[in-house]
Amino acid sequence: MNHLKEALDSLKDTGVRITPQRHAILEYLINSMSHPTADEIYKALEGKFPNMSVATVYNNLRVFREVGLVKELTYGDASARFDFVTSHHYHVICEKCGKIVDFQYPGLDEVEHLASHVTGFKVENHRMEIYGSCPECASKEVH
Amino acid sequence: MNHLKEALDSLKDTGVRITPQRHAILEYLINSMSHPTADEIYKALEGKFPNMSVATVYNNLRVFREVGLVKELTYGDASARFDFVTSHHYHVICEKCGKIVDFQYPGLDEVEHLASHVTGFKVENHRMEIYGSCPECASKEVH
DNA sequence: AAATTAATTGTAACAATTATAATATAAGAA
DNA sequence: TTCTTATATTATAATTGTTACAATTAATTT
Repeated sequence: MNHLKEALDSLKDTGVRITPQRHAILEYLINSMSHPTADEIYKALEGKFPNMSVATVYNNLRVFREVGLVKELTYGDASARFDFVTSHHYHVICEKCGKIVDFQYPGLDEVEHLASHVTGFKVENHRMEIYGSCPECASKEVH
Repeated sequence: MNHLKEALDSLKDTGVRITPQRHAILEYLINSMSHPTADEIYKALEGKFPNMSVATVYNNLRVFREVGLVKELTYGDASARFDFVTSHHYHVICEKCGKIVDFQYPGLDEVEHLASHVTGFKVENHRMEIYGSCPECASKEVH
């Protein structure tokens, strides 16, 4: 239940120091229901940490990713977005306003097996995203 | 069979002018079995077009994408790669050396329907990629 | 508490991409 | 064909997200 505590324990186990900045970034990621960019996190925390560098945000997001706490979602030239890893899920993304909604879809493991079999790759993981218009933007389209 | 001719016709139909640069970029994309970056295309053609600007490559790749001839594959901070659209396929990507292999996997349409149903989005398309190590890199790993 | 190791900061650098303005050119009309 | 005009190309500057770096600060070990 307490994701933050588990995350901090997980950091401690892997020998990653727990600093106030890391604590705050993790907390923000967990509480944020959105999927913030590095800059959004930076701006959200500048009240609490006026001297924090944007490099610290990036550095720590990379650390969290390497430890497996956080997933980085990249979309071409736009900023990467960061998602605290809880359960396995996919994302449905609005191409108009950028809203991201989580979406459960179990059992895409077979695709990994098939790909491995056909290509000879040692498959590690996959990504899938679904694009369209969210209800709000879709209704605005029809004018 | 003749993808280039079809592509040029398709450009003509949509009122896009056919310039020598556009011709060459399309030709390169079709003949290249890889999935080149904008810069790779630029460098590959600088023999034939010593004065071509890198902006021209980007501009035209965007035009081709808008017309639907070309698909842009984006991976975070790395360069985008461009794929001439023939049949619907996915990509298996080597995380070590960057090699991209095409992979057929029909019938992921149901995921769009389900996503639409669950989230209320008007779903347009999806992307999926599979990550791992290609046979060459995988064999190097075990030393 | 002192020593050691790692993290943070501020800034500069980077790389991919796009904007801009001047020049050149494709394609249809005369 | 030549003329015309809208569009494309070029060269360069600007932008943006991200990372590298060196100096400083802070967390853990001794």
